[in-house]
Amino acid sequence: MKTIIHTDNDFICDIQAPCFQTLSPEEVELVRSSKTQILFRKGDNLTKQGAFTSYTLFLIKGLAKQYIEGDGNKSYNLRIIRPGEFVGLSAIFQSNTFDYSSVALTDCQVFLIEKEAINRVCMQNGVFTTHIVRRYIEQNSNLYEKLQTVLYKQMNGRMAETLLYIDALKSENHEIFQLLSRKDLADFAATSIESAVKLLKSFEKDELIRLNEKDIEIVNHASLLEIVKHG
Amino acid sequence: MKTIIHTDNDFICDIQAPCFQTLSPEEVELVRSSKTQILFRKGDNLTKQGAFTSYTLFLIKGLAKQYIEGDGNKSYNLRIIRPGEFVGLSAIFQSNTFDYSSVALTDCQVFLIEKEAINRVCMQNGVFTTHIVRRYIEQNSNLYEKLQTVLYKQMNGRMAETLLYIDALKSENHEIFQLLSRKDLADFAATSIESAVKLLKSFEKDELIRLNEKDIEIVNHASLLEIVKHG
DNA sequence: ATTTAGCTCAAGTTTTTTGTTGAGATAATG
DNA sequence: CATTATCTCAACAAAAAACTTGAGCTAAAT
Repeated sequence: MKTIIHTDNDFICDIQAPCFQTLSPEEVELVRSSKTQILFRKGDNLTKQGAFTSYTLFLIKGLAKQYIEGDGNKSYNLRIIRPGEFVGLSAIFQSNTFDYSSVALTDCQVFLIEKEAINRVCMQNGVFTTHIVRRYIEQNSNLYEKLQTVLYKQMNGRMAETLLYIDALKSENHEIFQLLSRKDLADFAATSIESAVKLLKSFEKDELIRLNEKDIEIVNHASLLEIVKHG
Repeated sequence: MKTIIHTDNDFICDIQAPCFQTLSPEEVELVRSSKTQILFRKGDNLTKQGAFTSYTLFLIKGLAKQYIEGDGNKSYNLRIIRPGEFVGLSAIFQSNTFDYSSVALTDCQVFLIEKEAINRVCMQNGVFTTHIVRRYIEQNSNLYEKLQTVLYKQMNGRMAETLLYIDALKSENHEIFQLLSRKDLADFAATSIESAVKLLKSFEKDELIRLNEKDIEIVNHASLLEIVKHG
């Protein structure tokens, strides 16, 4: 059984995410009536760090990147957001501002769901809430990992980790590396652009990866994992 | 007397806009406590057409452009947003979605003020509300004008109008034309990029304007006005 | 005090985006 | 039906952005 949610403009949207499958018809209706669907064009911000929010976003189609902004033009990339994932979940229960920014890497079809609706569904539907909690836990765990990485690993390890992370998305998104600039990779690895370039070249020379235009192929998965572990 | 609003991070922000001068100390405090200040980087969206909103934006510093999105990659530029102007005012009283998108043309310092705060101040302070109403009226009038232009004027007239509009901002913002691409001008004039380019060249040939790199100088103001009126 | 990790700066190259032009195609107008 | 307005397409030029490399600097770690 699939949850089918019709949008106002009669575009039928088939929500694939497991968590929506647990909603009762009334709950589906509640969500339906307090949501809107938007096309974010490539380059548009889905969320802006620090801005007020009264809703959460659910990505239907496309890819986005989540990052935190620092002073100057500094950014640190946290993750690639894929279809079926929420953005700005934190706003639902507590915060009323976004903790991070995110930007569309491709055109993105997105649901915005007002937080009262999600909140109410959560109160009624424990199974749904459990799904939501699971996502929090996952993000939490990722954040600890990121912190660990940034605090204790050096450049090589951080870049190797970045490459393996992006590579893991390649099965679903063949073109993922083409969407990312050297600056993006640098911001994932928390390093300067120049260092990122040099690292990639050195990985290539050591036959760990292959650089074809913008695409990156992992050649020696095991060694990269070693670098992630030991630095 | 100037209204001084301290932000959380002790950055002192001096709100110049006339409308804020009418607030009582308590009202200032109300606004102060339900606002946040954000730096939008060049290219960031201040608002996204159709997205839910629970706040209004007030531009302190920088320039942004307001536009409405159509199908495909079509956009129509409505105005340049300058310091002292509100963005997303409509959200305050009625709509809970943004009617239009806007994007930072330069880095922008922006206040976000939660709508309840503004709303409450409006209920208490008639003078302030009058200022707000005045802005609505102005925008309304501009929208009628735009509609008129789009419906009944042809390319030449629309481009002439665009150039005069942008030129009028030049005294305050010398670099304004440098911030706009041919696509931006085309989107202001509601025409294709190629037509926009050809129009500019033909205006230049007729000695109505001068094109220096990206800057545009109005040479014959009167004739452009004629074109706006008749053709 | 020496080494290492990694940054910034500068210069140069490549790629991408933006701008320009001419040649049809199309659709509304008189 | 002819004319005018304007769009789209394709090819190219110019400008801007992204990438690359080497050198030198700095701060932490040995």
